[in-house]
Amino acid sequence: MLNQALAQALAEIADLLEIQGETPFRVNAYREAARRIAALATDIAEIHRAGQIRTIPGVGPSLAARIEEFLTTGRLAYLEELRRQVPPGLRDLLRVPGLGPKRAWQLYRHLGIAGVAELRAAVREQRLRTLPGFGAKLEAQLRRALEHWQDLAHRRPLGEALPLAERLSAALAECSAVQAVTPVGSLRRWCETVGDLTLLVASAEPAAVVQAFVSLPLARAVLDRSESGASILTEGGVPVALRIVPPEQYGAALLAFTGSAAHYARLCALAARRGYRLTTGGLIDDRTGRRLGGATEEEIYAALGLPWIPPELREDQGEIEAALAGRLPALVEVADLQGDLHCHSDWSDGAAALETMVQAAVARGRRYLAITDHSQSLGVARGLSVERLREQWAALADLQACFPQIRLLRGIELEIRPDGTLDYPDEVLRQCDFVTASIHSGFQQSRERITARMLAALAHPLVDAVSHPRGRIIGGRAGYELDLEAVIAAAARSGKALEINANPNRLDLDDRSARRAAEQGVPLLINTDAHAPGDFDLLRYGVAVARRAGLGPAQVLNTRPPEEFLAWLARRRRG
DNA sequence: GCCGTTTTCGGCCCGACTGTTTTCAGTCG
Repeated sequence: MLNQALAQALAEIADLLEIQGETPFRVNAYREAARRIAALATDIAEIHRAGQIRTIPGVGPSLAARIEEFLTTGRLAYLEELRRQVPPGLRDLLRVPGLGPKRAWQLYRHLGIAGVAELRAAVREQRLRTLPGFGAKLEAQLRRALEHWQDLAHRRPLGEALPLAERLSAALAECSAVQAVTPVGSLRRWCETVGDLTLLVASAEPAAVVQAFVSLPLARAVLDRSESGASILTEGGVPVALRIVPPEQYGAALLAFTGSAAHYARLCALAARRGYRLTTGGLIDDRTGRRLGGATEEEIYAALGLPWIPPELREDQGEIEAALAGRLPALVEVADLQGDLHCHSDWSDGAAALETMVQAAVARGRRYLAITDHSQSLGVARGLSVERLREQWAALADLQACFPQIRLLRGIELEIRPDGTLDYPDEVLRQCDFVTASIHSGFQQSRERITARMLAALAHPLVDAVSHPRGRIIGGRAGYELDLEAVIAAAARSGKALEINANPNRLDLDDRSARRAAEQGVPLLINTDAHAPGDFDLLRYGVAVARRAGLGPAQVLNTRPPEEFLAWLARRRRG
């Protein structure tokens, strides 16, 4: 399906036009069309064949022609033309907090800055302040933003790395010489960002696998190849390594390449204590020279007196002690999740109709769903006035009648306003089934003020949960200043839930914070924050955070069946 | 660039904050 590729191309056109100073409305037309196409449940090629391109909202004659060109030729001449005018690195500058299209273009025109590396040099040499409109404070702000950026320079968000690894693995599995293939490293441990992308393959015919790997359609260039492995650069410019081992060594290699280094070192030490040696080829008894295992991870763990430890826990954060004591937690799984308490529709900033979102949730087996569009003060997201909210309730009641298999909840993502007050009067909140509060404004406020806002929301009897508590965007902004410990303590006191936002760009709470919250008895929610039907599939990223936090289903509120969840809500509201 | 019981032009995208200014442009969510 080409929907995502097309959406990305249109979004890139929007960015490039914006950098060039094109009118915001034209830019927005491309951006909106990209969003709509990304949210489509049907293959765009099919819509095209049916002559229905123009029925997509936001697609007029001009965009229809571009879409047609893309679908018939696989190219977009307009985009290629724009790329010639605007250096590709300028798009990266847009992601640096404090820089937008105007400043990015100015940096390019006057200082020749066409990428993050050049920006970093210019900041270091204090050249930015020479530009009109730029000053020492902005320069300092950018310096801080770039420090955060530096940590991520060579790492990719999990939400980008995992789908790529899955596509490559699936393509490679087509090769008959491949007996098994697994992406290893921090990816297999579901770390929120991934440095090196490596695929591990079990095969008795490595040469055939290498050949298949370097011939993949996704491979743009071959960086390196040998008899037992290779490295390629993918279409998107991501380097990917391949390692091939014989099937009888597959488990030992999985263990070694999955890591973490600290976890693996502990295993090696455990092996040494028993007179064994753990290598990437297998577990060896040093006295007899006999191989004790190597084909599977399970047999190696077993030989060391341990149960198999899920990769998400392999960080040497107490999992080995827990395993030795037989206290390894039974981790929550995607299939355990019964409800989603955070999603949007096109009533606010979602890309799809209410009915489409409900259908998508039903199709994925969700048994309850809170529609939580934005509240009134969030103008940019078309936040709902009280009147519109009441209209939505009526629409929801109609939908409920059509979808008896899912319990629909009147929800709201309630803005905690910059002054700490909530965005609707109590009488409106009282009529909502589920209220999750969050912050999208006043990001620059002091730690004290933002913490006070959060605590005020948590103290309000009609607030049930807080969404994406840290406000961070992975690879984007660091999140506002916040005393998270105070927020966790307040949630524990008041019996309110904190969210693990499953969007791979957020993962907020993160695993460590979620673990601390759970330790204090705070109920956690794993929510997708879906803005389009396909976003419900992001659930697995949130589940991974919970698993890395060591959580079982009992600690995740929305693993409960609908009646139990509603009973929790009712109990909570009674106080 | 899209859209239209205000229908072929003129709206559409809000409001706050910040840093640079001397009345406002740029960015952000």
